[in-house]
Amino acid sequence: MRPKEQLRQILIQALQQAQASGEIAFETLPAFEVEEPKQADHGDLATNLAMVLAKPAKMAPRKIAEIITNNLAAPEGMLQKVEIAGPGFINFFIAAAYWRQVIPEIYSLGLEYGNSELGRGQKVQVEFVSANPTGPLHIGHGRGAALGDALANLLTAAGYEVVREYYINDVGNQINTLGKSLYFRLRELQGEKIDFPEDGYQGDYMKDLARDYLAAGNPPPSPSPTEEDFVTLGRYAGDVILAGIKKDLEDFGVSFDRWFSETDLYDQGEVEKSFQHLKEKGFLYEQDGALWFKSTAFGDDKDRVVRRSTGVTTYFASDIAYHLYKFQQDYNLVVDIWGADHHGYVPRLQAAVEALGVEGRLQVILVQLVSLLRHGEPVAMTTRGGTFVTLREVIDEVGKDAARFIFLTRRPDSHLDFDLEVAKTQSPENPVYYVQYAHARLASVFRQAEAQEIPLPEPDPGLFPLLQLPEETSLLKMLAHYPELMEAAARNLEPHRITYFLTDLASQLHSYYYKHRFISEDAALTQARLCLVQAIQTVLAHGLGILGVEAPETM
RNA sequence: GCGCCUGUAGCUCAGAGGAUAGAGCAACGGACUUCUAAUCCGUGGGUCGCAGGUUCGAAUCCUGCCAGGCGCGCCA
Repeated sequence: MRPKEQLRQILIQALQQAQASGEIAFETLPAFEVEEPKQADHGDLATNLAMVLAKPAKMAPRKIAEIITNNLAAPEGMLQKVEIAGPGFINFFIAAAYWRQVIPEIYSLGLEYGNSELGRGQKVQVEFVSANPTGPLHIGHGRGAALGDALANLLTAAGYEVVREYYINDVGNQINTLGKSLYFRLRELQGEKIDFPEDGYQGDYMKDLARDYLAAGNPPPSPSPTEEDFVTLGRYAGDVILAGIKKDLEDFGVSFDRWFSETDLYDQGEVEKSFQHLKEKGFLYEQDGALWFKSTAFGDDKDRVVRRSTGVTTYFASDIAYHLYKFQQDYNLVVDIWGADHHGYVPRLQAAVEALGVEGRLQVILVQLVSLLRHGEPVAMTTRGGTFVTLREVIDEVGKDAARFIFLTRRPDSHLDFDLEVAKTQSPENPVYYVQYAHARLASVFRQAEAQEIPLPEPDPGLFPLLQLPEETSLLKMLAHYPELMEAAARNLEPHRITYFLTDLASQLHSYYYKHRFISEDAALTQARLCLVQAIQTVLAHGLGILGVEAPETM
C-alpha cells in the first residue's frame, strides 16, 4: 500500500477541481507534505498543503483548507473524518477498513512486499570496504561493510540492478613494504635480532603470516634480498591477507559480485586511456617534471599530481581510471563508501569525474570513524602499530547480527562509539535481539497453532473486520506504511531508517502479544489474528533481510 | 591557519521546516498457572552547544562563536 501517495493524489484532484470551479487560483503547486502526525489526535495522516498554498493563492490557510476539504473525492469508506486544525493543517482520520486491506496485499506479495519499482532497473554500483590488503579488516571496515551491504540490498529491493564491488589496491610500494615486513619477520623467526623497519606493518598478524609461510614449506629468506624478493614476498602476503579479508566478510554476511584489481587498470591500459581523455579536454599539464590534473577548475583547493617526476603514477591516477572505467559500464549511479578520514579526497575525485563528463552520477558516502570502547574506556587503534580490534574479533565476540544491527542503527554521519562490552554483555537487551525475538515469537505461535491442528490462516476478507483493537489498527497502519518507508530509505540511501522501523514494529507486536491471545476459543478471531501476525512476521523478515540480519525461527 | 563531520535526557542514538522533541540502556515501582518474561505496564529525567537572523512556524535553514573527531603529500 502507498497511503501517503494515494492521499496526495486525492488532494491534488481536489485542488484541480477547486481551481476549475474558480474557488481558488494560483500559478504553480508548491511542494507539500503528507505525513503521519506525531500525535494521535491529529489523525492518521496530515498535510500542510493549505499552509504552503497561502502565499501563492493569496488566501488564509484555514480558508484554503476548507476549500480543499469540500472538494475531496476519496474512495468510499476511506476517510472517517477530516479536520482543519491549528494554523491550517488538514488532518485525516482513516477508517480501519482501509488499513485492513494491507493483509491480503502482504499475503499475495509475501517477501516481495516492501519492494518497489523505484529504480526502474537502472544500474547502480556500490563500491565498499575496498581495504588495502596489507592487514586484516578492523571494526571501522565492518561499519562500511554493513552499510554497503545493506544499501545494496535496499537498492535491489527498490528495483535497481546492483553490482557490489571491492577495489583492491595491489599496486604501488605498499606491496613492497608488505614484502619487507614479512621478510624481517622471517629473519626474526630464524633467531636473528632485527631492527624492524619503521614504515613496516608491525601488527602481530605479520608474525603469524611468517610462521605460516615457513610451515608451508616455503624457502627461507635470502640473506641478501633484492627488490624482487620483497615484491614476491609482498604478493604472497597480499594474497594471504586478501583471502583472510574475504573470509571475514563472508562470515559477516557480506558478498561481492566483483573483486576489482587495481593491477588490471594498468594491464588493460585504462590509466593511459583516462590520461588521454583528460588531455583532450585540456585538464592535464606538466610542471616540475610531473603531470598534473587541473582539479581547481572544478573547485578543488589545488591541482593534483597524477604522475610523479619519477614517472610513477599516483594512487589518484588509478582512481581516475577506475572511475572512468566504472562509468563506461553504464552505471546510472555509482556509490562509493569511504571512511571519513578520506574526506579530503572527495573534491578531487568529483572533479575528475566531472572532467570526464559524468557529473552527478557519483555519490560518495562518508562513514564516520568508529571509536572503540571497552567498559566505557577508549581503546587506542592504529593500523601500523598493530593495536586494533579486528572485524574478526567483533564477529566472534559480539556476533554478526548484533554488530550489523548496531552499525545500522546510526546514520553514516554519526561518530560512532562502539563499546565491545556493552554490545556483548547487554546482548539480551540489545535491540537486535528484541527484533529477532519478535520474529521467533511469531514462529512459535505458528508452531503452537500447528500443534493444536489449527489450519493455517487464509486471508479471507470476511475475517478482517474482527480486527478492531487499537493495537491491531496501529499494527496494520505500520504495515501499510512499510513500502513507502522502504522507498524513502532507498531514495536517501539510508538503511538505518529500516532499523528504526523494525524496532518500532517489534515493540508494538510484543505489546500486542502480551495483552491479547492470538490463539483462542474463537475460531474466526483466531484466524483473523493469525493473518495479521503472519503479515507482521513477513515484514519483519523482509526488513531483517535488507539489513543482513537473521530472522530466526527460535531463540 | 583552511576544509569536512558531529554537538538532542545520566549514557548510546533517532528526529533534518510543522502542532505538546522521541527510543533503547541506566534509575525507580509493578506483571510469569498463559501462544517463548530475550517480554509487558508505569514513574522520573531536556535551555535540542551558545548567540543572532530568515518565517505564519526552527532541534531542523543561514551567519558568527564555542567544544570534540577527522583531514589538509610528487603517500596509499
